[in-house]
Amino acid sequence: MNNSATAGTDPTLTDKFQRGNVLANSCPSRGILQDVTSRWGVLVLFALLQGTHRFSELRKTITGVSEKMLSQTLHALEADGFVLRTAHPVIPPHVEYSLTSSGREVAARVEELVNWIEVNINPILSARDEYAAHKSA
Amino acid sequence: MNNSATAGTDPTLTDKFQRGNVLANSCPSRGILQDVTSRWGVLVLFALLQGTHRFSELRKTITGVSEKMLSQTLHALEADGFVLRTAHPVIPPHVEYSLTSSGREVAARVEELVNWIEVNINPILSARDEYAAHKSA
DNA sequence: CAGCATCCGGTTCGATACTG
DNA sequence: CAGTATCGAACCGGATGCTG
Repeated sequence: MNNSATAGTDPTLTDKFQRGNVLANSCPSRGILQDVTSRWGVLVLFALLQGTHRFSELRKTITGVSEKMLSQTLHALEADGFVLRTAHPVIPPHVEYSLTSSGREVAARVEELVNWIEVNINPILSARDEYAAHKSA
Repeated sequence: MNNSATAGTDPTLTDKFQRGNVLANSCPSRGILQDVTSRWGVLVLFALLQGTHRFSELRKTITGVSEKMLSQTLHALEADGFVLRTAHPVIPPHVEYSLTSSGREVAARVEELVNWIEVNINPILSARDEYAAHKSA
């Protein structure tokens, strides 16, 4: 699962060291991870994987997200270089959000995770119920 | 929990229906997703992928996590059936945490995501700096 | 060692109101 | 349409003290 796209990494800093790295709270990866795995970040990446969307479209698509949170989430992902914001200078305003190339890479991995959970949701919920029953018994 | 490795399991439950599902806030997948992608959930799954660990080991391994949060996270993941808690009835207490089979499946996908971010952390941070510079300019 | 109960500060979040 | 500003409410998360 190595990628050649943007990996300009130092060879001395690979694999074993890198793997243990997120576990150190000083690691900057944690911040990025936060943005990506944040409550709405995951869903925004997932939604944008299906194509370009306008702000209001995203609001409708991602049920339950507030204006403020969507805006905030989009800003974070844009700053991390995962989301591209394109504003068309017309009235009324028309702004489109899409994934950058690195955005598509993370989003693809997020999608794998989300898909797995959705496909296996029933067994998971069953296990949870069983667990709850077992606890109370 | 017998599913094959990848997400494309049951054809009747895949793709269009499943994909749009998390985006609805009524979808139970969101709850599971929260647990898995929570601040410490990600790191716990990642850490346990390397083998069984005791509570105190996890605390040392995952820098910055508090006792309370680790406990809380482990409970959530245990309830979802991703983590197995094994208490040895000795004094002093000896408790071990490991991944269940479904836990290994989610964790594998989490690992993919984490690894990608770590490998690409430098370009990402550069993009972020550039973005910040561009904003202030 | 493992972990729960309690308290409490800080951040997050949502609803509302307002701007270009 | 696409946001920002502001303000309480809710929740998160850390520190402490205590139990088996």
